[in-house]
Amino acid sequence: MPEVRTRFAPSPTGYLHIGGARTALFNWLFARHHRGKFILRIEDTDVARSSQEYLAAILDGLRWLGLDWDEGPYFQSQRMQLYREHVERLLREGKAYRCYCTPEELEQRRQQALAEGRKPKYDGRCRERTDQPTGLPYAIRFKSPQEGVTIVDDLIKGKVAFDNRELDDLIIMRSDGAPTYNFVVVVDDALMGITHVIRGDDHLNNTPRQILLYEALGYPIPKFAHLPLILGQDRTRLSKRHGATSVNAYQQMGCLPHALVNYLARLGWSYGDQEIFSRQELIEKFSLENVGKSAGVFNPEKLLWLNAHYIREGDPREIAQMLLPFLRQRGVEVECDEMLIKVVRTLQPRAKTLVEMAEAAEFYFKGDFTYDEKGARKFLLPELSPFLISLIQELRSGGGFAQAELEGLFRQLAAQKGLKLTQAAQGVRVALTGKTVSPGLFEVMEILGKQEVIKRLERALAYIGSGDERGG
RNA sequence: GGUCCCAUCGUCUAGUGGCCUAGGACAUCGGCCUCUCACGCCGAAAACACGGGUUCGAGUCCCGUUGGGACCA
Repeated sequence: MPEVRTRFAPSPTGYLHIGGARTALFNWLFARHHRGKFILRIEDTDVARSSQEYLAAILDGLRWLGLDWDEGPYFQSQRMQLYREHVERLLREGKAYRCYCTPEELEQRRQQALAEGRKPKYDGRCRERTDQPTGLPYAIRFKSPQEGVTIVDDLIKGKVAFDNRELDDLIIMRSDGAPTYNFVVVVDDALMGITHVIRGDDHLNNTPRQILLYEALGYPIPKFAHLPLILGQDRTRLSKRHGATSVNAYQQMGCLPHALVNYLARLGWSYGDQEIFSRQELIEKFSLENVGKSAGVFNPEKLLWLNAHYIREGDPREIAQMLLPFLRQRGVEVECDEMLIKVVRTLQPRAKTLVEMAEAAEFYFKGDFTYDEKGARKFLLPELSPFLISLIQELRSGGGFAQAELEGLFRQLAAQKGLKLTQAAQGVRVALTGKTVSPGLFEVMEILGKQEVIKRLERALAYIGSGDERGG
């Protein structure tokens, strides 16, 4: 069996979006599964809408997701000579012809056909034309067969038949010399030796035309696999108005790359009841046979669940490393040291995104927070003061600072001062973290260290005292 | 409008004629655990679009209807 070669061919006219990322992923998985090659090609012929910024974003997105390519990126804008040669070859072989109809004429005839209830396809007027007017602009059309059927034997959709009469003579080169999409794709895929064209099913209708072009050019026809589209919540094609749809946006929201990969893999593909897949498992288990036929709705909540899963189960050191930029964004400049790793451990089961984790981690590093208003009102009460005073005393006198010891101390002191453990714990929680919600109190204390804990307890004590004065 | 694709819980899906009293997951709701919040565990509600066939038997095969989507304009 010849080597499998797949490709991803984005246009740099926008960021890498979810749908594109999944197409790239499936191509990548298929290539890796078959130990073949994954090729990147940039379809940048639309110069007006293409930009370097988008190109960089797409490459970054692919790298972030870990979808490495074996060849490329190739740029269509640098391959114009190739396309021209192929056009000329078809012309020479009588498989294409010059069409002198102007866009205005074409539009007029189209309207007329519509008005008369006929199909608005090209009428083949220049098809058999023998004269070659000089000085007139012309487009080049492919001489498409006018009868018969073209069958697309799709790996996902099965055999799909198209009546050749529905296909009119496709323009392969515009009058300004620009080759058109369907033609360029065929030339590139053929020349790059692509064996499996895996793309969105919005291209299924283009496929018969492309097959005809492969045949005319004498190139082998690749296998096709048309993936069902990804839809937004309203079941229309996923687009910007559905909110965050770029890979980049999910990165900024604190998504882990593998969470997105896992989610995207399961959107349209399945392997029994399994939901969680490592990268290696994905490569081993992926096959086009298990790709479904129907479009799927993008569900950010399930992605979030997977993200939480991978945050929870991930190696704390790696999570800490990934967390750094998010902390920095909040003005927390720290190293990926042992303390940060401990901090991460306490937050792993509590954060769905790295953004959330950074937010929740802030109190560890900044002791000058303002207390949560409701929390302070409810828990930083005068009744707590005796408990805090005793606690500080005990800590100063050099008692153990291990979690189990701290818990014992809390229970003992709370009972002594007539407080419920919950009241004492919540009060200290607000004192230490500023909030009513946090990781386990004793692990927080252990990480902060005795000095810092005492400092924050004294601050809370002062706060309660000042409240007393204010209160009269 | 023409062509093409698609159709199982709200969502992602398992299901390839009898294993289906339709399974799993997210989300939702209830309970347990508990220093708070999570995590975890247990449980509940929730689907084969409709109508005809084929067959001893259909979620599964065929046809139609309806609905959704894509492409071409």
